[in-house]
Amino acid sequence: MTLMSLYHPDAEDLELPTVLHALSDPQRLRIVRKLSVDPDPRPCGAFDVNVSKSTCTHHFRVLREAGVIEQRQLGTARLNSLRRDDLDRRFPGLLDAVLESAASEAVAAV
Amino acid sequence: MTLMSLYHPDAEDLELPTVLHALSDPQRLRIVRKLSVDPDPRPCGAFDVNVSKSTCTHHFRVLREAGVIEQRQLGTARLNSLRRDDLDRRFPGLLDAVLESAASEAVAAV
DNA sequence: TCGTAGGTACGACGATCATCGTAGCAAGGG
DNA sequence: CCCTTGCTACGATGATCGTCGTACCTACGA
Repeated sequence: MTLMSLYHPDAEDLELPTVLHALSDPQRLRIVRKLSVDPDPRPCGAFDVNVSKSTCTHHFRVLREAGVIEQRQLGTARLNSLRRDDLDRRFPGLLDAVLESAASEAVAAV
Repeated sequence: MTLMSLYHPDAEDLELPTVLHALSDPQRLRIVRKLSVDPDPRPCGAFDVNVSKSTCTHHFRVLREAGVIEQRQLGTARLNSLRRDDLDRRFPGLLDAVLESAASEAVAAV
């Protein structure tokens, strides 16, 4: 069915180990990084992850259930956006530090 | 044998997903937090983790191989210390953000 | 009406993980 | 010399993870 209840944890219920685990996968880290560079809500097809479609769905679910992203249903698509405000309020500075570290790592990798 | 080569990644080789994964376990997060509160190098017996001794050894190895801690052999004991400088240089602000988040979470949990 | 495109659900697979018990080692005290 | 203490190594086990293929659904265009 189209209307499926997408679980999103409340801002105050975000758990640090869960968030860190969600961010500890290279694919998901890249997704979050792209979302931070271009914060426009967009479907997962707009991210060029080099994995199968079902794997992609899996990664976005992990991010959503950890509270890192929000998924809003719009027709057949699910628009993904960063929960930056919630993350910043709960874990101040964490997301920025991770993103900056990921950016410097990406530079080092090239 | 007592003299076993303990693998430690070089400071410039630390990988963000590996570090995040090492920090994404509640037990290990507590270990790191205690090490940051009291930075004195001390054996793993000095941390009251509520897991078996072999599990404890495992967690310290994960932290060491990720580059989060340093283990220095001293007789039969392995003295553990935070690699704060290396972490700060490679991932500026990350450790502090994680530790602060962990601290606020611990308060919320009580 | 019939494809087609974009996306999810489900089931499966090998790999890794967190945990433990047991066995063993080294150092120090009786 | 023996025993205890502190810790690691090894092997095992159940759970979780990342990945995929297949089946299916919904919206939209010809």
